[in-house]
Amino acid sequence: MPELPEVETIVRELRAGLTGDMIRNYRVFWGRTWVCGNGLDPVNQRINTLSRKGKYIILNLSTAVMIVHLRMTGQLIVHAHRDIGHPHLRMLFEMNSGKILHFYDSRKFGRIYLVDHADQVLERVGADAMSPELTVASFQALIGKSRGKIKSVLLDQRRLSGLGNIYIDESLFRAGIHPETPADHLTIEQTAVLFEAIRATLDAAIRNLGTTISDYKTTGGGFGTNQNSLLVYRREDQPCMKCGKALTKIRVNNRGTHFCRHCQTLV
DNA sequence: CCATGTACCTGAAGGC
DNA sequence: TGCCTTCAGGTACATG
Repeated sequence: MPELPEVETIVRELRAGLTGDMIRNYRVFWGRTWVCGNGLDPVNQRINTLSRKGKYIILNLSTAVMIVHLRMTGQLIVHAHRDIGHPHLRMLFEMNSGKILHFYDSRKFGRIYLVDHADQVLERVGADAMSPELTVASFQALIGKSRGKIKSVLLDQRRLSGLGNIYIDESLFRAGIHPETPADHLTIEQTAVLFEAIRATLDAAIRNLGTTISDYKTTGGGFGTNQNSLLVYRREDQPCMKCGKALTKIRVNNRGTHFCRHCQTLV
């Protein structure tokens, strides 16, 4: 479910609500969710800072790092009371302030790690797609030599992190690039256009607080509105916003892929 | 290096 | 209504 804009929205809310708070107690309702390093304990640890790399949420605690990945259906929601008994509740953290951070996850793919150092989880995660240090030149270096399809390359979180199925389809449409174009066939100009398209797509989605299609909610239980601005995602057979012809859906990397055969040409 | 298949899981939606 | 199949925004790993 959540990609960079959804995770960024959640981090901003958690940062505003939980920075400086201390974990008083926690409970695990589905064992595989909680991946805890040997001898580590979150209790009595303060949340010093919150940040994000790609789709990973990073909570710097007093003497450890807690990292959350929501995968497909994970939700982090703060309630004033325990929501014990909810069928999708996998973990909760009670804070000294009285706030209770709930982790819901119907499909159980999500993970919450507690480790000594963030690298233990993030070592193989590539540069964040919105990082100010990422430039057109470094983006070209990351994707330019690959012979794989551009969509597959953009899905690979070891190169560039944060993009998922929705925002890749949206970015490629904005850039006028066919998702099956081999990455090393793209011209320098096309790569620059793609970089700007990715930035514009993510930027707009962050401003809209993310895309809510089925599960994604903000930490207060609110919804994003970016689903109202999607240009191609899940719009197969509907008219292209640029040329008016029917959009197409194919499978790339076994993922549903939406694009316009007329506006996005294969190089 | 690249592509493909499978596993992890549940629930919603569509076909009949 | 109900049963069956397919699909879903993510990632890791195993195999050609």
